Amino acid sequence: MSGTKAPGWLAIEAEVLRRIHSRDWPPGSAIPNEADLAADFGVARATVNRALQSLAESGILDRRRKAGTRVALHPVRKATLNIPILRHEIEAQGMVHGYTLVSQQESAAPPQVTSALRLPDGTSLMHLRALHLADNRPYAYEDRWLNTAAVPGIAEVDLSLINANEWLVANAPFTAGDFALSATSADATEAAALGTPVGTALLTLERTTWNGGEPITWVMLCFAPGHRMRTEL
Amino acid sequence: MSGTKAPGWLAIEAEVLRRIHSRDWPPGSAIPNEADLAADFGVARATVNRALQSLAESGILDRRRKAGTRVALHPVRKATLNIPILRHEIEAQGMVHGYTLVSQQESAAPPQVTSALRLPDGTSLMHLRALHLADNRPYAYEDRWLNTAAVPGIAEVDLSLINANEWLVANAPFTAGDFALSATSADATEAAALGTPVGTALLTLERTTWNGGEPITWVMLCFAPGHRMRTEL
DNA sequence: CAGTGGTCTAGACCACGAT
DNA sequence: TCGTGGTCTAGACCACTGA
Repeated sequence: MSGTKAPGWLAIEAEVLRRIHSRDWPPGSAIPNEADLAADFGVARATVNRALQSLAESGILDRRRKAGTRVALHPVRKATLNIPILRHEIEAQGMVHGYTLVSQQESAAPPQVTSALRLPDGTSLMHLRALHLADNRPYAYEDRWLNTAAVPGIAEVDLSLINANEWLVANAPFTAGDFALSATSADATEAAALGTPVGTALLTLERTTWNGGEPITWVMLCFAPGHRMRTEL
Repeated sequence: MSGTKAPGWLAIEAEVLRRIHSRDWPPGSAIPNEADLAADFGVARATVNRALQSLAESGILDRRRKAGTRVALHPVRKATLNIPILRHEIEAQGMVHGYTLVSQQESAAPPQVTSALRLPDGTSLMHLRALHLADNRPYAYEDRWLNTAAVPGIAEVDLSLINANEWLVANAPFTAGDFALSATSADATEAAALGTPVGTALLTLERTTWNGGEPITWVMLCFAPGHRMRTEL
């Protein structure tokens, strides 16, 4: 009963996908277990396992011990966005990256930040504001609160020369993080930094990171108008 | 020289991560080959392979035949956004989903749409506009162009009763797609549909899908003000 | 050419969880 | 309880690619 004869677990994956799309295995239905499929395809069970695990990771299949493998009723599409270092993102477009530290001072973080970092209200953190430029034009405005106590070595770094994020990814790994995208209207500060009218729609990225329960940083990035984050599905 | 004794490829992954974070294996450096690591850890090579493949998928490691495995210089963070069916997203928040088809008509698609779908300029497509409601309040405005010729069966569907996307995911699988997020200012139509002032910042999602080279649909979703797309890292 | 990761096999044991 | 997927093993061959 084998379908394709091509080698490789990718062929198995493709054949399973074909049977799903062709309605041999409609959404919600159970498919044969790994051992049976391995016999059908004439391969080892481990090979089938790899194919099915890949499809499960994509959300196409639901797998549970004892219950078996089923075609997902509502395949939840997953879009994987690459979040590169801004300098690389800009240079990849053939532009020159520029970086300007607008302000740096220790002060009490606002409730929005402390709650995101799960720190007590009023905790004092290092507040950084910076502007990223692409070919000398504003690219993104960065508002960051940094828990210097949790990042040894950051105190000696001149953050007007190196972008905080770039230093952090190279020197302070994180183990967990939150990430959110939204659209916001430019306030006076952001508008001035990005050279746009107040109220312009800005794509805004917020990220909070921890290292083993220790809060590292909260950062908000407002991209210049028209910015798009793309990916393939 | 084994580090941890805990079983499982996850333990291997954790130990490798530990060595990277602890600077035993600094960014850019090569790490031992799979066979050596397997001997060090006292496991089979396949187990090491699984751990290293997982880290490579995360962007932590760069692997190439013959060249070996290296710690990535610039770990590109990947944020995986779940793009569920809107009805599920709304119901998951304990709200009631509503759906209203605003308009449906066949007409020539604008250049923006035809070029995204890689169709000839002026191709006639089915144009759908709809509104998604959560507890009777506007949740997202949908503007869709549908290539009915590529989706057999869609002609008989009453799209005022079932959301086009929901029908498509269940009946018309796609093999490739483009996906983009941006921030836009609400135009008159969007503002009226969402009940917000013109110019409000809206998080906007665009998606184009194909099935084996055959264009299926182009859709733009404008979420109500304040909408956030979140994920963990 | 030769070293490395990519994959496959046949078999085994185990953990989970539906019944 | 016991079927199912999850994982591991020891060994093997192959594909790619740096030297």
